[in-house]
This record gives sequence, structure tokens and C-alpha cells, in this order.
Amino acid sequence: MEKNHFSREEAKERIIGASVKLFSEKGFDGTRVNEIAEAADVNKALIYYYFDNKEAILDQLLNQILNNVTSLSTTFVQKSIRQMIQDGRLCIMKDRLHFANEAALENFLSHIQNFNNQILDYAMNNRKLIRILMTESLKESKHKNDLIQFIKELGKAAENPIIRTIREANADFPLSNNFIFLRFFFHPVSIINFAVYYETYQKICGLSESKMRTAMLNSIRTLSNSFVSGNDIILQTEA
Amino acid sequence: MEKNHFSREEAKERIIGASVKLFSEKGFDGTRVNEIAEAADVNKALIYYYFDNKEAILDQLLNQILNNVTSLSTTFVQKSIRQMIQDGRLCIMKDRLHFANEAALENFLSHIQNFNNQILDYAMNNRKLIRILMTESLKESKHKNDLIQFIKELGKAAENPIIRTIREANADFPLSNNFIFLRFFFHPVSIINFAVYYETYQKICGLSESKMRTAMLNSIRTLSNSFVSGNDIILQTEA
Amino acid sequence: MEKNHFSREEAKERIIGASVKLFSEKGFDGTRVNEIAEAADVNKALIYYYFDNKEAILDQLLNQILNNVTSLSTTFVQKSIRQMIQDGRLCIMKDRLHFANEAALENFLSHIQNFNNQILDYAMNNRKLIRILMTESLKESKHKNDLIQFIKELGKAAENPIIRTIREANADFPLSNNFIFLRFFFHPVSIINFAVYYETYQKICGLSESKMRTAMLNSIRTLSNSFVSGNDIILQTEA
Amino acid sequence: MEKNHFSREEAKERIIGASVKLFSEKGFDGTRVNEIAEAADVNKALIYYYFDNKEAILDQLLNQILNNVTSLSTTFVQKSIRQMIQDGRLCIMKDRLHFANEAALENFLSHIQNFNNQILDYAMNNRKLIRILMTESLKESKHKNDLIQFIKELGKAAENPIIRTIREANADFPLSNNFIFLRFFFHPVSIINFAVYYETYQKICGLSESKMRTAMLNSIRTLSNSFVSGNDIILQTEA
DNA sequence: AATGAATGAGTATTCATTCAT
DNA sequence: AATGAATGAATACTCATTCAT
Repeated sequence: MEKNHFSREEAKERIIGASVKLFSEKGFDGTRVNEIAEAADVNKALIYYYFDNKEAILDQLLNQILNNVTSLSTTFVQKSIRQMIQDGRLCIMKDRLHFANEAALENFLSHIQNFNNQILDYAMNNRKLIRILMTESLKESKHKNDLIQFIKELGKAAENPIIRTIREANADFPLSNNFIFLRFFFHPVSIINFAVYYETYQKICGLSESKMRTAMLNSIRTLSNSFVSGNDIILQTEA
Repeated sequence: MEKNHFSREEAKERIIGASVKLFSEKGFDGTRVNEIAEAADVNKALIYYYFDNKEAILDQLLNQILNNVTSLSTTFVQKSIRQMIQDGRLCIMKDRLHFANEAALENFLSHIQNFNNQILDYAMNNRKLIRILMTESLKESKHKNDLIQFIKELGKAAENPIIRTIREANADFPLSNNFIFLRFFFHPVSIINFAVYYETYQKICGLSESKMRTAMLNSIRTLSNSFVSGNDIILQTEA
Repeated sequence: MEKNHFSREEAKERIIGASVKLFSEKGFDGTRVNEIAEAADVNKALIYYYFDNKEAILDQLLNQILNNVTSLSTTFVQKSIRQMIQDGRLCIMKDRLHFANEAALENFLSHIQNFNNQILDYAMNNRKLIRILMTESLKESKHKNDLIQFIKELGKAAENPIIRTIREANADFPLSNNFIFLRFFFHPVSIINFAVYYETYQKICGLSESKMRTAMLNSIRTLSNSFVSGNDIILQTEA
Repeated sequence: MEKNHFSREEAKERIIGASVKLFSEKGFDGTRVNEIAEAADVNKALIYYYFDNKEAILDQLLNQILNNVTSLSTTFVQKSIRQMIQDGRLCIMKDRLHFANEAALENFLSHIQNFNNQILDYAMNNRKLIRILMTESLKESKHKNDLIQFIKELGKAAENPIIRTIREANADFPLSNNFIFLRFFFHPVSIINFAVYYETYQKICGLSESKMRTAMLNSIRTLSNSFVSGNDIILQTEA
């Protein structure tokens, strides 16, 4: 019957859903297979019918989100940047991006902001999985590099508009360590921490969801703007 | 015997040390009391002589570091700021800190930088404990607010030079949400993530310890400087 | 389809074949129904279509071989013995078989040897099943008497030429305990152990298959010959 | 206290005892750790305090008996043989042992018989362990060679009087495959099977314990005697 | 005849904790 | 202060068997 065809896939989905919920709330080690079975409303043995062992569930979840980030569509910004270069509104120089005028810079920054929006949404929508990713990356396990891998992928998406364009123009462009660090430990790390500690922090600061979101986006923008000087975006400042 | 007098205090210390190491590597749930006993080279039952149960060890570690942050000495910066105000080199205004001249601003910023140095050191030296703090805060447990509490305390220390001085001058100074967010999710969160993922990240990026440290400090400075405009530090920018 | 018609009978056969292989390698308790299904390349549930339960497979295998021994054709030797008595070349006495001359004895012994050949072949060809029989007989189970039953049947076949002929001539012929023991614990038991530990022993002693076979047959002959004295075969030697 | 010192070792002994009993009755795979705990009257977890896992119990049992055989004292026979050679009553020849007279042969055979007695006792006293050894050797496991190893060790003991003496006199003495086979598949294998199937067989044949024992020893002697020809023991008969 | 999914009752093993000394 | 032994309650995982189709 329809119902059965449907429920055939459902059981495994329920197991995954319950695992996401429980792993994110109690950590992998803190979650009992029993609890997953109960939460998913399936027989415990069925979990082992679909997964080799408890860890295989975790692996699948983490692989899933790792494969998943890369699909973050970034083309729309990239296009506009290429357009700006072709238009002569943006010029890539040795140590900076030079914009023809303030309007061009504003246009660029609004694209960036738009993109940050997307990434923040993504992080918020997947915050349970990211929480799992984070917790597991804090352990000395085979998943210890996963968060960094994830951030790198996220960064690849985020950097597209700027870096990838630069690279296309000039493969040898010397990015400063500073810039790399900022991109790593500030921008994506902050977004991830925002998503992961969202509930906890909200309960304490008392801000509404939309206010928190806005504040975060403003903060990201402030950070972006810290690279702006006149009509340029400075990429290379190391002494 | 000497050995006994000596080891009397040592045993408990070894248990704590082993717990810090293991909890930070495998998480609380992932660590076995057996392993602690082995790593500490004590009889397993002795752990229960010193601690009520496994959780009591964790509690003590987390309390320890929470109490510990507040003792971060911050007075030296504070003094210099007060001095600047008295000297007339620094003037606190409605939405900004105004400096008499570039030299005054430079002086202030170097104090800040100096202070960031201290905090980074602290975070690095305690990174195992902070890692535990972080992991446990990611779970729905009684410790879930501990990391935020910790960051707040760290923030209090960090803000001392600026905020506390401001507050003393004007209790009603309206700090923007932006500013709060930046202070929370970027500045201390980034430092903490830096400390916590230090080894993992270093293995991947291949930078030397000192290079990583410098890059991080530069990044923090870049962030601080993003509030600088002319001879002012803008604190209130929300639209 | 052809394939279906064909595989219809095949499936059950494959299950049996896989069971023989696996039971003989891992024992009944050590074999999983899953493994049988995989080895037989059938769906696990299909096994329960053909067999009530796992034990039913074992029962069938053991019944099969138990029924099977009795069909060992022994008539050909029997005939020749009867012939020898009728010819006056063999005479059954109180405690021995007396042969008219050395040629008669030789003829008799060669028949025996011929027969041992057959039994050895049988044991070798069925060594997997016998291995199962042996393993199960070593447990306190309903099959614990099966090996002895099997050996008795084998013995009946083996004894046919001598004993059965004797019995037909003289039902009260008093066989010594010695003889019984030898027949039981030496002759068939040794052959069975030879078959069952064949691979294991060969890997260690390094003899070729035919050399092992010859050596075994020679050993059996040596044993048979130990009853030979002059032109007699002594059956009753107990003090 | 005394009692405690005593019971300290007792628990582990009880576990071993229960394991021997259960493994020999139900096989390794057929025995539940639960059952061992119950039979040994210890907490199940205690089993894991003394043994890494269920298999470690088996390993210890099998190692124990393997180490154990080699200690079978065989010297007494050896001495008497040396004595016979020195006395000139026994002479080792190319293909046989030659005795000075019938009395010498009788003396030798009685020593052998005496020795067989010992081995039979040993096998009977350890029949539970040997049963386990046998069962496990029938599986494709790491213990599959253990029985043959055991038999070899037993053989070394058994061969001492004859073979070792021969070897001492003439290292190149060519033992026939026959002889080796007989020694392997008949003599020790039969004794082992006797011990292992003792209860089962007795229930069927109805003989008393002492009668069975006597019959077995007689059978062994018959076998030994099959090598006797005149005042010689023939060792090399291969065609 | 065949199969993918599902399940109840186990099954080996673990683990925090306690006890006796 | 220290320890070897002991334990109850889990805990991950298994397995023979059944069900629905």
C-alpha cells in the first residue's frame, strides 16, 4: 500500500531524525541507542538493520553535512563581480580591490551582505548538525578535523565573491596570514558559534530572534567594513 | 616517608590532571573512570575517596576555571585609562571615545593590544579546560550555560578598560546591540575557538606557533581598529 | 523461465550445501542463519520457508548421514566369504577363523583390505558431515549418541564379512570385549578421526593425499593382521 | 582473614571450573557467560574482572592443558630401557628392536603397558578439558591445531621409551610412515576418543568402568603386540 | 518461491560505584 | 590513604524468527 511504501523509508528517516536531535542535545557518547529507538519509535534492532553500529549513524550525519556545504550555491555573487570587472567598476590590484566609485563599493558590499544572509540561514537551519560536528571535532577522534573541514568548505563558498575572482585574475595574489585568520577564526567561526549557541545565548540576552539575526548580520558587516578604506578593500596589510 | 608525605597531595592532583587531559580529549561521557585511574596511576577506588562521583570531578574543574577568569588582572589598563581621562587625553562622549590626538589614540590602542595579549595567553594556557567547558556547554546539561558565563567573565575583564571606565563616567551609556554582539561572538568567541582548535588548526595550516599567535593578535587588532574613526572610537553605530 | 525452473530446486540445495560447509567449519552454534543465507545466496527468510528452524537443518543433515551409512554395500565381501566356507577354504571355530591354507587367508585379507578401501573412501567423501556429527556428539544434546550410532552402523558394515558370517553360522559365538573395543575405538574411530582431521593433519605432516591414504590403509592392515596367527584369525584372546 | 585469603583465589577458580564443565558439555559457542556466572556463583561482571572476554577463558584452558601434557613424566620407562641396553638385554637394530630373550621382551612390554596405564589415567582425569580441546579443534579457529599439537606432545611422552631411545642410539633411524600413522591415528587418537566419549559409550555398552578400562588397555596392548615378531619389535615394515 | 523489513529475547561486555580490609 | 575484589544496572549489539507482500 501507499502507506507502506511510504513508511518503508520513514523508519530510517525517523532514526536519523532522532539521532540528530539526541546527538545534538546530549552528544554522541551521551546518547543511548535505546533512546534513539524510543525517540524514533522503532525497534532497537532495526537500527542495526540500517546501520552497522552507533558510530555509523554519526558518520553518516557528519558526511552528509560535509558533502552538503559544498552545494551552497554561490554563483550569484560571483556573476555580479565578474560583471563589475567587465563594467570597469571593480579593479583587482596588487594588495586591494579598487572600486570605481562609492556606488560600486556599496553594490559590492550589498552583494556580500546578501550572501552572508544566506550562509547565516544555512547555519541556523542546520544548527543541530553543526552542533554535533562541533562537539565531535572537540574530541580526539576520526572526526576531529571535520569542523575545520566544514569551515573551509563554508569559507570556499564565502570567499567565492572575493577570493575566487581574485584568483582567476591573479593566481599568485599573496593573501596575508591576517586575512586568512580573520576569515577563519572570525567570520565563519563566529557564524557557527552563533548558530550553535543560539538558543543558549538567546535565553540569556533576551533578544528576539529577528533582533539577534540583525545584530549578527550587522556585526558581520562591521567586520567586512573593517577592510574598507576609501573606495578600496584592503587585502594585504601585513607589516 | 618523604615519598608518602609528598604523594599524599600528589594523588589528588594526578587525578585532576588526568581528568583534564582525558575530558578534554574524549569528553566527559567518553572518558571512563578506569582510564582516569590508569592515567593518574592511582587505584580506581581512590578516586571515590577524593570525589563523590565522576561528575564531581567535572564540576570541580568547571567551577575552577569559572572562578579563575575573574581573577584576570585588568587593573593596569584601567589605571592608564583613568590617567588619560585625568590628563585630558581621553574624553568620553555620547556615542564615542574621543582622543585628544593621534598619540593618545595610539597609546590607548597599544594598551588594548597589550591586554589582548594577556587574554590570549590565558586562553592558550587553559585551553584544555576551556575545551572541556565548550564540550559540556554544547550539551543540554547543568553546565550548558557555563561557556557563555565564562565568556561573559572574560568579556568583563576585556571590557574593563573601555566599558567599565565608561560606566563609571556615565552609567546610562547606551551600548549598541552590534557592539555587544561583536564583543561576544567575535572577540572572545574567536579567541576561545582559537585556543580550543589550536592544535587541530595548526596541523592543517602548517604555521609555526609564533606565527599563529601573531596572526591572531593582528586579527584582533584589525577588529579593534574597525571601531576607530579619526581620533575616535565609535561605540554606537546602530541605524 | 529455464533459470527459474532450475533454481527452484537449487535454492534448497544451496541452503543445505552452505549449512554443511558452515556447520563443519564453525559448528552449529557458531554458525549464523545470516551466514547460511549469504553463503547460499538466498534470502534469509527463504530458509524458514524450507526449514522450520535452524535446528531442523542440522537434524536433516545428521539423519541423512545416519541413514546413509547403512546403505554401504557390503554384500560383495559377504558373498565371497560364504563362498569360501562352502568351498571348505574357511572354517569357523570356537575362538577363531581357520583357513585351509595361506592362499585362503591371503584371499580373505585382500577382501578385507578391499573393503577398508571402500569405507575409507566413504569417510573421506563425507568428512564434512562426519565432522558435524562428531562436533554435535561432543555436546550434551539430542545428537550426543549420533556419532556412536554412526560408528556402530559403520561397524555393522565393516563387520559384515567377519561377524555377520560368524553369527549366521553360530549365533552364540562369544566375541571378546577386546575385540569389540578394538573394533570400536581403533578401527572405525581411527578412520573417522583420519577423515575429520585430514586437512589439519596434512598441513602439518606435509604428506601427499595418496601417501596419507596408503599409510592409513597400511595401518589398518597392520591392525587386522594383529589378529592373524598362522592360518587363523584369533577372535577370542581374553584371559 | 584466612577465609578471605582463601576465597580470593576461589572466585577465579570457580569461574574456571564452571567454564570447564559448561564448555565440555555445551561447547564454547553453546555456553552463555551468564551460565558460567551462575554455575560459578559469581557476579557476571567479575568474570570480566579476571578475563578479558569469554574467549580468554577458553584460551587459558587450552593453553593450560597444552603446557600440561609435556610435564607427563616419562623418565621411569626411559631409565629401564637404557638399563636394558646397558645390560645387553636390548639391542637396537636397523629396522627393529631386538631382545636377548623372551623375558627381556616381556619386561619391555610390561614397562610399555605400565606407561600406557599412566597416559590413560591422564586422559581420563582430564577428559573434560580434552573434550573442549577436541571440539575447538574441529572448528576453523585459532585452536584448530591444538588437538594435533596435544597428541604430538602426548606422543612425545609415549614414544619416549621406544623412539627416544632409538634416536639416542641412531639419529637417522628411518621410521616408516606406517609406524607414524599408527602412532598418531590409532594409539593416542584412540585413547583420546576413549576418554572423550567415555560416558556416552559406557551408557550404551553397559560395561562397568573397570571393565572398560581393562578392555581399553588390552586393546592397546594388542596393538603394541602387533609389532612384535619373535623376540623383535618391528619398526620398519613399509614395502 | 521469494524478499525487505521488522522484532523479542537475548548476549557479551561495560561501567560507575561500593565494600572490606 | 589506599587497594583488590565485587556488583547492579546498564549498554551496544546479535540473532533466530516472523511478517507483509
